[in-house]
Amino acid sequence: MNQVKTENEDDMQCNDQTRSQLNDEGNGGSVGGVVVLKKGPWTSAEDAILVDYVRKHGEGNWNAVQKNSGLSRCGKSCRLRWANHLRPNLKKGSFTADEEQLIAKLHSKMGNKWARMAAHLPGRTDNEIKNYWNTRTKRCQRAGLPVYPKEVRKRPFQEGQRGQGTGGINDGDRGHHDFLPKNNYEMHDAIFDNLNLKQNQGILPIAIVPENPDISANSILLNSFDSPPYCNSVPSALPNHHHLRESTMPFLGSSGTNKNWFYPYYHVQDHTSDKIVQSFELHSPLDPSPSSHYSMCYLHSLSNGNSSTSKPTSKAVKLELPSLQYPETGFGGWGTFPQPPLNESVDVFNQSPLPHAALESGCSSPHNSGTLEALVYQSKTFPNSKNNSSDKSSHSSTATPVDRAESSVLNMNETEWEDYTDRASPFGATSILNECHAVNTNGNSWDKLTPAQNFNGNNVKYEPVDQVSTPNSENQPMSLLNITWPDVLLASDWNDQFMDLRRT
DNA sequence: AATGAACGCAACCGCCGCTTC
DNA sequence: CGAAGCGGCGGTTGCGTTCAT
Repeated sequence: MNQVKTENEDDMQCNDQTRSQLNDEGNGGSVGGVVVLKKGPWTSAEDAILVDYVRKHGEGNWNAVQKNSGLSRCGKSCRLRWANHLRPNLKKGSFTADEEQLIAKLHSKMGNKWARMAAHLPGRTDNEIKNYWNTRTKRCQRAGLPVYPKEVRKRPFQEGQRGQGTGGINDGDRGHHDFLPKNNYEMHDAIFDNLNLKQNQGILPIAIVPENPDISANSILLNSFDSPPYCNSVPSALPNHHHLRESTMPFLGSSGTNKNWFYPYYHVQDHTSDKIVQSFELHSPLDPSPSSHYSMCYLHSLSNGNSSTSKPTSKAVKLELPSLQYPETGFGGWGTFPQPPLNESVDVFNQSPLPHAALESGCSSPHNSGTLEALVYQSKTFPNSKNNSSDKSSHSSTATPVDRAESSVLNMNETEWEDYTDRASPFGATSILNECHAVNTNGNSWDKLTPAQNFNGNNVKYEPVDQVSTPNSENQPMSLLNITWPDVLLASDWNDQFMDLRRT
């Protein structure tokens, strides 16, 4: 209903051009006194206006931007621009090996839930992750490499064999199963590279670790999950969805003053990891001189001379002008985290809880998710895939408070996966999650990971190999694997292959 | 050097859910 | 309670750049 209307409005708003002052590109202006909203790449001037506006009024109320700032962009466009390019502390540049690992792992559990995944990758946007994954998927597909590392790929199968249906918090609801839109070939896509792991071994220590031991893992998870992608782990009591929105602009609410400039995320980081804080040079909203930061960002964008879109640098680290980010300096900190041994990194995937129940139970077909589960499902070509419809709907995007628990932990080792599993997940990930949970209970590798473990020491904790890897994971019968995961055959030397692929 | 394919990325589109009136 | 508005999310598209032939 209004949806249509709204959309129409959006369409109208997003149509065309703008107002005068933006005419520097020749596409701004008004027609018949009606402001025509501009579309297409943003110019530095527009970025500056938007940044200035947000600095003054805070985030949110995006539709007001056009009204109050003279920026002829629809609210959505402004929000997107801000979120993806202009907001402070965006991490630009190529994904690190750790991030790639994390993404793969997250994807194996979440499917194409980019925003959620972004919540685990501070400084990264859902769009960025989405693009990355799609690109990798395509690349791997072309190269005939598995999308997921074998450890991850194995998981579902093994677990599926043992215990599906177990924990069934939502057995019937399992499935977020957003399938990759393609065929099982996609199963082979993967994004990992253990070689890189060797180098970077780290697991992205993005986890939000509460200093306060009293905080339960669940609460932590919940809180962090509520956080928007770039506001991870914002401690908040806000419930659910509301919380989400609030968290995005925690400081804004009060007034839209300059204080709002910085994201809570940083604060969180602050108590999460000193390193992180330092590396980011987080500015608190109370920063007496927020302007300094702002200036930096602003200049950065302007320095571009052009909108971000105009300038791909194509190097390892890309400094997107519009982004206002300083990847090298600001985020070098990521690399500073303690790096787990290679094995650890690898094993992390062993832990990854993969959706197996769905496979076994066939309760739903992971049609749209793209998750490993879905892929497996697809590859197996379940005859009863029709069951999905119902399941599918159930998973749809309704995020429950519970599922919010998903986000939060950024470190790879985490139990976080466990949490994913045992909590209702919006996309029916529950299935996956549940499965995993079940696995844990079964005494598999993961169960060893307890929230306490993760959060102990208030910092990212890397799981020792023994904790991480499940006995089964390594010992899995290959025959089964071969059957279930044909790509395994392809990926025996997946790492090497993928590395080559990356390098090419 | 020219050309086409692949890549990478930004932006748009449409739908959905939540909030407000 | 329903309509309208708003913001968020995931999918898709368009385009500039890079790479291979």
